[in-house]
Amino acid sequence: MVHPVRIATWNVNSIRSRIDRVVGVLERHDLDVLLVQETKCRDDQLPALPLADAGYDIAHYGLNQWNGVAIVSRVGIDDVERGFAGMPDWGDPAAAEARAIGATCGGVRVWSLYVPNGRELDHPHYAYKLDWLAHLRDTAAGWLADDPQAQIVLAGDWNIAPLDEDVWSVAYFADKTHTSEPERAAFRAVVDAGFADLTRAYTPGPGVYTYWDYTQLSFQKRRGMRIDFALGSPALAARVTGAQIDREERKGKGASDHAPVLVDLADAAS
DNA sequence: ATGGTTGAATATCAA
Repeated sequence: MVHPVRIATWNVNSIRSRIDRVVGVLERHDLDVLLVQETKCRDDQLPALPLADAGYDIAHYGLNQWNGVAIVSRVGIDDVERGFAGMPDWGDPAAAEARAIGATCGGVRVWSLYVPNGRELDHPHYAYKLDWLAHLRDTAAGWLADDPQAQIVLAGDWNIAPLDEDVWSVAYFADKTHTSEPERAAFRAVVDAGFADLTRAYTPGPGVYTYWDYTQLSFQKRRGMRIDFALGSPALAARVTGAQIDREERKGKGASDHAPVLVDLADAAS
């Protein structure tokens, strides 16, 4: 079996408008697996051919122009799951959103996650966000209880800045989502369930971000947020040898507002 | 200036 040794997560903000940059990131970083968020399209709209030409398969979950998650892999994509057990619905009428897709790639169970934004602290979307995270924690804890040796990656756009140093201004976010204590507690609960942050130790802050708003020259002014993370089960975390944030990818015309986050793994014992 | 940018059902919503 070919094991992945380099996995990345990236909110691409439309895979159709950014497919050339997606292929560029796959090739530039020699990625084995790319976990994608915000594809913003249905399955039938997916630009799969450029990925196939580059040597990658894709599993996608997209229902409409919002959300959309995918797993791009050159080490196999098996046992694809769309949504996780207990994942809450949203909207009127309430329906599942395309915010989670899981698959086994080269012996690693990977999940591409797009956590609900929350919008405003008093918005129903904020309660939905906390509920979504609580159910993710419960379900993921169950996976680990079933198999403590499982190699699992939970990666994506968490829409949470876990520490004060993860935002460019604590004061600016004081009355906004992404830094509130309930959101941070929800993130910590996933960590406490056994899924360690694989990236921070190799990309120490302050001033290290993965997202910069398109408006107000945020990137140029270094006004960003660290909200994209890869978490891993104990057996997976033991394989990590490094991590990096591809800040260069945020530059230039046609960039996503998020940067790719990469994790390097030691080759697995076979 | 209650603004600024981007992308998607091109008309507004979402981020």
